Amino acid sequence: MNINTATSIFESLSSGIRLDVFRLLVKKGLEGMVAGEIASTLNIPPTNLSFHLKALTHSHLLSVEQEGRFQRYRANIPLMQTLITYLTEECCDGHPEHCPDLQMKTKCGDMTFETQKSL
Amino acid sequence: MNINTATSIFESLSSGIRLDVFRLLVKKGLEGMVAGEIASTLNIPPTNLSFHLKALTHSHLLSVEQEGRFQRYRANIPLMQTLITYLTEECCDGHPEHCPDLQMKTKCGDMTFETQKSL
DNA sequence: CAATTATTTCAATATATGTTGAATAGTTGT
DNA sequence: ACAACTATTCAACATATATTGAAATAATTG
Repeated sequence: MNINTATSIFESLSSGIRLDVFRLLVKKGLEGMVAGEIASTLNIPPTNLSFHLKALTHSHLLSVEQEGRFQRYRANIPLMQTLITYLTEECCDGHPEHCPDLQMKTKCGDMTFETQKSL
Repeated sequence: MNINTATSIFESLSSGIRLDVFRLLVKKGLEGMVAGEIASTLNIPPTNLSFHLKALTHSHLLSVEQEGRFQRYRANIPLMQTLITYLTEECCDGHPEHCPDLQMKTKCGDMTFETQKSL
């Protein structure tokens, strides 16, 4: 993942509406949802939703597939995993002492959640 | 972590300049950097950098401490960890089959991670 | 093939964000 | 107090994003 991809994804998730849409579609998994269904679930005018779906699709956080006269959207979970990996590396590579999850991964059983107290 | 905090962080990281600043400060760890040092390192006019530092500080991704006539900025790594946890849960709660990391975690000493659900 | 349905595009408008140089405020050393 | 230094705020301008209803596009139905 390069920095342009990352900023593009962050930009996509920086709107409340888009984050709502993405989280909704994550819950739906492979089933996904068609545009109108998303619009009625989240109470967003179709025109506006279309604007946000376009942004999410352009950053590849959503995939879209035509299904008759419907457009079915699905969350791109592998891309989100790539983003999580990128963030984990960015934050912990230089300073693994701050990253209990990574420590846990390598040691498997020596867990201290001290750094999370401030969360 | 609630959705407003998340969107605020995403908004902060949606600018190339701000992501560069954050990544730079992550590398510096506890040492951090003063504003002028960041500006010269990344070749950003001080006025513009100040604008972005303010955004990053406001979303709590950076902390700032006065040091004589300098302002020393540091990355808030615990907050980034919280974000990573949030994203992981958002993406994997419903579909653990897509999340090898979480599967691995559950195999490591039977940790249920209840403490993280509330983040 | 006209009517219906689903969604997007377009045009207009409103709001928000990004960038810059000049002015400002706080800090240090003389 | 003063001059030099660091960083921010301000004002102006430029650019980008968000929202809406009407019109257009595309697929389906009768």
